[in-house]
Amino acid sequence: MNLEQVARRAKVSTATVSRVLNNASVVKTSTRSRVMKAIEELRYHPNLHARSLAGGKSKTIGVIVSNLENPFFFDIYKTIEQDAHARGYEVVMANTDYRPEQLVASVRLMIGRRVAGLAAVVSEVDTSLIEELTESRIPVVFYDVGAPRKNITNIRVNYGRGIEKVINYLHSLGHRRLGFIGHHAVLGPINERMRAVLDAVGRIPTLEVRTAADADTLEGGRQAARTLLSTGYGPTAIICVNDITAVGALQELRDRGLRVPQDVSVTGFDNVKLSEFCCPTLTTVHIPREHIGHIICDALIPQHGRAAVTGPEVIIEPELVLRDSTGPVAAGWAHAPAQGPPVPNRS
Amino acid sequence: MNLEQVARRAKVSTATVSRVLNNASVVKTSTRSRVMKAIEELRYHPNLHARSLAGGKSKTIGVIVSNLENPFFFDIYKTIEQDAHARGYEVVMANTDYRPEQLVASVRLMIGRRVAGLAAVVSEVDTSLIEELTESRIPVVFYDVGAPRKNITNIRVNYGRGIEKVINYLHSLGHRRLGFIGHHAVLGPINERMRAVLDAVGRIPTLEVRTAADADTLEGGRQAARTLLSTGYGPTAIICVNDITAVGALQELRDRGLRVPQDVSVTGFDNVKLSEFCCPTLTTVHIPREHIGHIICDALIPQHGRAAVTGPEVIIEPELVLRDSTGPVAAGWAHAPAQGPPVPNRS
DNA sequence: TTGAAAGCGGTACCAG
DNA sequence: CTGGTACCGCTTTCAA
Repeated sequence: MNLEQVARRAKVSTATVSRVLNNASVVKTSTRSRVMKAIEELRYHPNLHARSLAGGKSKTIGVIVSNLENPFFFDIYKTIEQDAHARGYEVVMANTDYRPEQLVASVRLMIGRRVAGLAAVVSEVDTSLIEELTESRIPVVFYDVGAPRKNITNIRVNYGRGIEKVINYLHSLGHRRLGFIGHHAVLGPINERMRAVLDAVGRIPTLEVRTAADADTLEGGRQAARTLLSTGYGPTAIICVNDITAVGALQELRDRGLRVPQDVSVTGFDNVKLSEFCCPTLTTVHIPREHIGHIICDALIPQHGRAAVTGPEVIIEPELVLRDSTGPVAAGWAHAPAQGPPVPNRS
Repeated sequence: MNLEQVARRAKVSTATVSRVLNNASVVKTSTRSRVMKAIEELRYHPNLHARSLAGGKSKTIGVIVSNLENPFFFDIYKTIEQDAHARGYEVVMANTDYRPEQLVASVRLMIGRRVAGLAAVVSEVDTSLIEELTESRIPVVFYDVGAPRKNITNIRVNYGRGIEKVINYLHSLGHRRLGFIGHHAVLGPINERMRAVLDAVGRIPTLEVRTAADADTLEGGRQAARTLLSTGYGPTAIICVNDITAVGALQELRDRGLRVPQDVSVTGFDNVKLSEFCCPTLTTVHIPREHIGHIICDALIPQHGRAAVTGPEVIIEPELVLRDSTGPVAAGWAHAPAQGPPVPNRS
């Protein structure tokens, strides 16, 4: 089932079949329909590998994300896919689960596939990998990582500002003892979000903060909250690295009989849909994921013959979204311990 | 940057470079290291398209799902990916968003890529598509669709039984006026889940049910609940087609000031992680997604030279999981929270 | 408007 | 152990 068989059946050359397949308008209508018929009858499906090998191009862009399970990444991915499809491109996705080896493997895979462009929406890309990518001459967009560079576009969120808004807001509500819940990938090396929190806290002398971290999942958020609370440190507000972990934390607080926001305030980050469907709804920071997806596609897919539409660096300014999970500090909560047996659940 | 350039630099033939790349043990150590060095220096990455074209095989399996945003599909996908990687296979994913044209496009894409196997975890595959797939001689696993067939393995969930368990349980709690929330893809044609609900309800004369449907998302579930409730029909229990829509429904009930389960009971389906992180936690039906993923991989990837490990059809028996979102119709009963592993059901 | 043929970048068989 | 070379299936000049 290859071009030749189709050609034989339609009594034309493989070149002509190829033309039909690619909508070359030069083919005579009668010939075209004869070929179409043969294709139909043979249930012929062109071999895409052969196609991109011969053509030299691939018409597909690669997307690498840290954790597709987190809607934040999924939303970006989905936007990229929509835009790409609209422009006749396919997209292949790879999920690294925050594993560095997997990232390396995925990048190599994408290079091997000769993708037309690559979006890396991941944390922590090491320098040699970036080097490797640069050599490959593939247009790349990094989100949240590294510095602008030859044939590389960078998108970064101004976490500092986002976190600052959260912390100023909590401070204005009277909170002084804060907790921060990260996820492993974000607490390991000196990390931007972590740093943003410490910096913002450092700017206000009366504030103190302690941190805990676990996986970037609902369960991870719950576990991190458990860790944070079981030390006896009784934060009046918990800042979570994102909405998913925040929802996990919410569940842990509920299990312990702590009311949100009366006893503890909680904030998320990203403003994924779920943040409007948990209870209480989550005060969070909006990151425009669709916008980011669009920018990525614009930078990766040539529009009208010309390539990159965006400059080498794009900064996203996050906005605070107030909902029900935050409130003023209750009087008298100043020295309450967070130890002892969990309070039974109530309905 | 192709084989030839590497060969030239290492002063060997392309055949030898190929041998090195494929770990052929016949290569002399000194030669091998010389080649490796050249590969390294040139930052050479083999062209995967050329590779699979020449080799005739692809070492990748395709996965098509209806809605990756729903953790149900994601969990299956993730399991498949893990298993596949463990056996040296790549996986390419396609998301149809329940759009039939997208399904067709995705299937063609997979055939074009000459995948070694294809998993279709989607609803509503039309017959001609199945035909097309059969002709392609690609090993296929269908979840939830169609009948067993040549080179096609089928996995299906016994929805009838699952729904029956839910309805019997609700009936035993005194519920008589039920609501069912589906999603568009599931309410359109005569559908299995829908039918399961109607059948089960029909079996108990005192029961009545009304339905509503919207998208398979949190927002869709909320909207469907809104539709259902705004008719004035006051169900005492709402059965949702899955956990995501159930969480959406939960939010709508909360907005209306209806308490769950005191005023209205709610059930989900699938038992995704989120069902333990919403409030109240969701009574649902467990579908073993990892198990399904394993079965799919076993059927698609040749183990020790032989192909399909599973027979042509596998039936999954769902189990009821009791949590906090369901309770008796009459108020005044102290509902005990049921947590943890699935509770065996008897009905 | 159509056909013949030269690649595209590997793999694998056959010699040596 | 290594080199030469015929494909794999399709695209793309170049002629006809």
